[in-house]
Amino acid sequence: MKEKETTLKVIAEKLNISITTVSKALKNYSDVSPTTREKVLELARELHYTPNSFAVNLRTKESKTIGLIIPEVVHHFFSSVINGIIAEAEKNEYLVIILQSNESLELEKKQVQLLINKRVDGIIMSLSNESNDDDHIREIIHRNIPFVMFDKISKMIPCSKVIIDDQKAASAAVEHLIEMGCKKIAHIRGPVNPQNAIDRFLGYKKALEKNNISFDRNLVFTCVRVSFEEGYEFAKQICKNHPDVDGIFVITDLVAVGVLAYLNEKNIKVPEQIAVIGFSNWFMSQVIKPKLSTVDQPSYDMGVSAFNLLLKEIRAVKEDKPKVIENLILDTQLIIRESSKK
Amino acid sequence: MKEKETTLKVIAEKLNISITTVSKALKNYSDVSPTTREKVLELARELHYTPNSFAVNLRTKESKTIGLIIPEVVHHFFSSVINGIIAEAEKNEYLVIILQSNESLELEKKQVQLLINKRVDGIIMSLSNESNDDDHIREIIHRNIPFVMFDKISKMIPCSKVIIDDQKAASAAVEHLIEMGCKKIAHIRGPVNPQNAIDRFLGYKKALEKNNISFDRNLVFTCVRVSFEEGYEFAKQICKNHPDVDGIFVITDLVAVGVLAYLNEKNIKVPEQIAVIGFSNWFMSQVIKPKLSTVDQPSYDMGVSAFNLLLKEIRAVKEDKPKVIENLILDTQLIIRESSKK
DNA sequence: TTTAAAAACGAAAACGTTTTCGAAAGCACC
DNA sequence: GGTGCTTTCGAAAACGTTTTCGTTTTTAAA
Repeated sequence: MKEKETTLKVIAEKLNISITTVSKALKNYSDVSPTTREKVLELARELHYTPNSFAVNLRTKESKTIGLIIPEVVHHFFSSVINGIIAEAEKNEYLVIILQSNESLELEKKQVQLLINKRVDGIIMSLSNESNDDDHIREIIHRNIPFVMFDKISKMIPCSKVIIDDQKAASAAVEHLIEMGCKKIAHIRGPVNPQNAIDRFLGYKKALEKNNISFDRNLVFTCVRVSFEEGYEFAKQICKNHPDVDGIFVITDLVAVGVLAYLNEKNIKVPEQIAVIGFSNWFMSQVIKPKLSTVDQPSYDMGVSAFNLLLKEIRAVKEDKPKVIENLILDTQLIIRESSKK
Repeated sequence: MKEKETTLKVIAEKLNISITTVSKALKNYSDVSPTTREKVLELARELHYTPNSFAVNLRTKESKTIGLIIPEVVHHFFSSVINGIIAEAEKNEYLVIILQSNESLELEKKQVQLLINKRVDGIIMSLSNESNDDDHIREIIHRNIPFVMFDKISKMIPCSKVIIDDQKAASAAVEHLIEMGCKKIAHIRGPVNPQNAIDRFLGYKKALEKNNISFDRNLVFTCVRVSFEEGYEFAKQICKNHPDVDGIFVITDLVAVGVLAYLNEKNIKVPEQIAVIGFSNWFMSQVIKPKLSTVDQPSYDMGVSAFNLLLKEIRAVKEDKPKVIENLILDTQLIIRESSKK
């Protein structure tokens, strides 16, 4: 014995008016008299009418839903971005479907396809580390689906982007180490493909050059999984093979914490013997010993900005206007804590 | 000059057959000949046909989408659960819309309404700390929407749930402290409403009773925001007002890390002078000094289980079967690290 | 060749909404 | 009572799919 769903039709029948009029009354059209409007509104309230979103979607060809693809959810930076996106989306009456690529290109392609099939109104995305092939992204563009990338982007794709100036931020971090007196600085970098790993590496290199420190490719270590364990391992290698290294710039805090773990274990004084600086300002950076210097990325704001760019595009597409490509570069902030303050 | 969307109709017209046949061919109905089926499939591939999900939703009355409401995304435990839910959902061809209540009852109500209006196929939820009023939840049940709660549940609501045995786990944690020789154990508990804060408190009390340690309500401190800062602050109070406390059981690792921060600052030896144990096994617990003992919650598995319970219900509702309420209690694991090992 | 059964196809309704466009009704004005 | 407006209403098409059920065509059996 299930009760009947309230639709425009049942309201219309109960009031002996047409579906059209009911619809118009609910949407405040001007061509319905105040009295009938009132009657409709009242009955709708009484019967707990809520428009069937499936039908609305079909009719209006939009779902007020966007898709978000990120490498992983369990990650301080990304979950903060999610936070920003969800909050801003909700303000604008959009909902967010989240998918993870788990840093796998194959999965990423599948997720894109899922979202396209779902006909979301737009897609926000941060590339996986494996991504070097663009076909799936190009399909998004080709289908004219509003699309914004953030953080891990591809420069090849013509779309709006929200990023930080990784190169500049990395330079600043390394220059800070130099100012603190470091003469031989190692770099634990991210994987080969991601643009921001490349940029941070370039920033590192540039800072060295600017300060007349010769670049030594043996002092660059490349993460694959970007993990705590890799940090620990590379720290060990650095200490063994390059005992005169006195500073390390690390791709991200998680890895830097691994570095600190090894150094602590071996009773190597940080920052006195080796100064360390990370990237991203994970929460844990301020609670470990020594407190980790890092670069703060405005993750929440990145989410907010990404959504707003997307919204702009959604509106442009709807009105058949040419889409405007915008590149937003948000400011970072050097956060100096114990691990680098000599 | 926009190209026309590929629909069943355009395929039908190009092949001079009916829409019906095209639809059937694509869905492997038996009453379409192999030759026409082949022709349809080929053309569909060629034109990149993807069914219009809006229309499918409307027709089938389901969206293959579920909603998830949690207190916050930027949280190790919850993001792990999200991870499990998304992964399991995807395996079963469901997508997940995520909303945050930000620990606000008012927002939580709004989110529930959003999901109901969106007509998601089911809802998974963990209550906010403010939640003590059930009307919005009851509406979900009343509308017969498949619904599963996890972690922060309400015992009053008749629905499937995935939880851990908080009381037992808390007892085990406190008994561990007692075994390590603690005689006077404080408890920093969670907010008043959440069932699991209550249960952990009861577990604490029970462990004391069992070991003939008298319960002292002055040794119980109640978090409001469940933050690092509160941990720091309560640790200070404990040291000032109860210098003979030699063990602290803390509602969750984040707060415990705050406790450790204060103790470290004051050079109070952990675990020698005060042993500390947290709850939830956040990642940071294993990287701070001293490494924090804690209780591991199977967060990913909770997500997986929650989704599977929901799926069961979705299927039951679809087949008009009576829904079965299932309570899943997952195992926890005491993880003993430096902060409690005397 | 007829007949019955099986295979292949299609018309049409339905899902619930939005929106266009025309019609009806009410009104004022001469 | 005719004319022209304004206000109010509703028929109907459209969005694209799924599915029921009836019709046609083919095949096999008699």
